[in-house]
Amino acid sequence: MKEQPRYDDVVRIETSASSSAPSTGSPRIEVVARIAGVSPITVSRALRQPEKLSEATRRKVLDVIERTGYESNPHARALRSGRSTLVTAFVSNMMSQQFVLALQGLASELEPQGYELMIGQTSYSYAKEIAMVRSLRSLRPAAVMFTSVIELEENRRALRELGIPVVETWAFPRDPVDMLVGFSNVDAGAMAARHLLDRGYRRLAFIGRSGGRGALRLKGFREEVENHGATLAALVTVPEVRSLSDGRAALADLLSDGATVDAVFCANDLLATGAVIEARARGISVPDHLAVLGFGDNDASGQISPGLTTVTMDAYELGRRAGQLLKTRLDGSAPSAPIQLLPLELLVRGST
Amino acid sequence: MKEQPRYDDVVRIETSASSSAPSTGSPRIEVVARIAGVSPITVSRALRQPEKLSEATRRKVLDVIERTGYESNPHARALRSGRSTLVTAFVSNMMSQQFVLALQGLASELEPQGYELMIGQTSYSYAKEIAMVRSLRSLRPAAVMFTSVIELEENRRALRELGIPVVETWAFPRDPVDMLVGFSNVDAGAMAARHLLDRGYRRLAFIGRSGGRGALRLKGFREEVENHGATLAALVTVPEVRSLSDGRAALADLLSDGATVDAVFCANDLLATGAVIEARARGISVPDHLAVLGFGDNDASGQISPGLTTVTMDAYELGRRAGQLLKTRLDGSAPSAPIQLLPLELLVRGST
DNA sequence: TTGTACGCGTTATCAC
DNA sequence: GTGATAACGCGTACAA
Repeated sequence: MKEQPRYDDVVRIETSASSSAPSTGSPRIEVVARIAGVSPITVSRALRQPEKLSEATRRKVLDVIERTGYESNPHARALRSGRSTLVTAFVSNMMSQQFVLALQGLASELEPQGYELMIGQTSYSYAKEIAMVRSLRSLRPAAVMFTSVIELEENRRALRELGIPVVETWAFPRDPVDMLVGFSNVDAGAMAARHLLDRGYRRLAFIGRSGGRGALRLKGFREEVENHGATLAALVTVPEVRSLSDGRAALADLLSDGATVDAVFCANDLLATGAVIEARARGISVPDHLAVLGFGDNDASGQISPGLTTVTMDAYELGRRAGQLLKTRLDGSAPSAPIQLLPLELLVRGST
Repeated sequence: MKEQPRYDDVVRIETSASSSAPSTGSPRIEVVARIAGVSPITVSRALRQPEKLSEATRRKVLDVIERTGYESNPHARALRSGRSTLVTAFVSNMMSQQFVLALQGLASELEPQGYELMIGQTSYSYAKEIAMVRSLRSLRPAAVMFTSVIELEENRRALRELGIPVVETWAFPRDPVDMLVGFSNVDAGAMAARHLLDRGYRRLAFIGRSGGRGALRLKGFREEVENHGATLAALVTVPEVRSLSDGRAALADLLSDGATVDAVFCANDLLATGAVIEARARGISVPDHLAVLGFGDNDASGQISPGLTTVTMDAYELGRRAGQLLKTRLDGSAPSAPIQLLPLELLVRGST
């Protein structure tokens, strides 16, 4: 390369000059009030409760607001009213497409309503979860969403004490903290087992994390396998799933055990995709010599060959519904269905 | 499936009961002050400027803060002091691993300092960017980070007027709004061309977005190709890149043009990975009949076969440095290097 | 080193 | 339908 980097001569785009550019920040409510010839509280009402003003006053005030570019100070508003427009979402892992899709669904509901979305990553760590839940006490968001179910009693208590709407997701526990948009991980495991058994596979294995949702999917899988008189031929647990190579390593583990296996259910698609790649690298034909089944469809799953068969749900829809629940509660209403179950779906592709 | 979903019987984890659980929210500063036998301002100083208190007073006050679980109200604090602890980051696309890595680097610097990270997605849309920059005026964050360079003059002006630290990234323009952790996209394109030419490929093609960084990478690529007496044999522009299938479609386009091409540079790894998959699906051997080169290493790039050769940089490090710059400025200092250039790297794998 | 007085910008409350 | 007053909880400025 050159000694000197070449500049990126970015195209600057000039848009229509804003008419009377309010050069320095937003004016205060008092200034707007003076210009409009009303009191500050009337300006406030023009924004918060327009129906309480006469048509004429409202028009006049909104006009001045528009011209001056007034925006109310969120800190003052939150301090006085006790409500902020910040919604926090905690994601187990931002690298996962499914979680990101859920966030986008959530945002699609909340952003048009003027809520700001704050995102945190728990990294499947209890310690981090405790720290983040604690930080909520001082952050005082309007509502909270999790791409998980809270397992720590300490955190469940703390969340209840916040007195704000909370949505948990991604599992179907009996007693959510507040609201829930979930699906049954046990059923997902069972669904996986049934599909493999239907296809005629008999020596079934499982790869997944040993705790949390991995354990739930394993439970359903194992029960269904045993109900059909088959047995779980092998089990590989992984500590953490960060990339495809974890799936490759897990399959390598499985094979080195020497167990005879004709199908493996991986608790997520990252593991499953890695497993398909590893199998192919070893010259093991998928699905002829080894069938692979995943969970939680992701972009690469449908593109590798053979395509990955997977049990999945609509993550964007999950996020959207979570957003709707929060919205309803933030509007002061009680949602008609605060606990929702999302259907699971089996996408059959080439790997089984 | 069953009619009734099976519940996920999540394990509830009971941690050591917190000693004297402060059941209802955080107390106010005044309460803490009374208990400690000091004035409210002394409590404030114990947290903000501990060095101004005597050892004894500080210990006494901090002890009460600890026991009562006091946390100061961020809205009141922000309102009075004019500074908040909210840092906003705008990402072009949350589905991209590289951007997420950068966010994690950013968070690694800012979160330990007590800053909250708010994430927004611009989706490469000018309209969205305008709306988000506008929302900053009312949100009043402490600082802002972008995984892009701001092209709209309107937004550049608006950001300057906020008077807060701003870091742009992911390109190397001559005149950043404020601070920059960038790399040269033009150089990246040139680096790609040089590698392909060195390898002996002569009929080179480009696939990428027509604007923004895609255009910059194309510029460097094309210049270098022409400098070596070769020509750009084909060019496919794509409107938006959302998934691997966009890369597959783009390569299909390229091939249907009938141009004879022996190597293609894709402006990002998602496109490149899709191109490799499409080539393989068509029985085109990579790299023998077609070499593929990407930009911005991602998880799948190293795992497909052949592995994808790619020009890349350290996205986590980019985020980390952006965080350091913001931190320095938020501490009131002037960073010694407010404009930083990140080195590019060529990862040679099997696809070239 | 500690405290007093006041104000940050908005909205709840109640009066008109 | 509109306004006066006070208060949200904290930190700045200045005094002691």
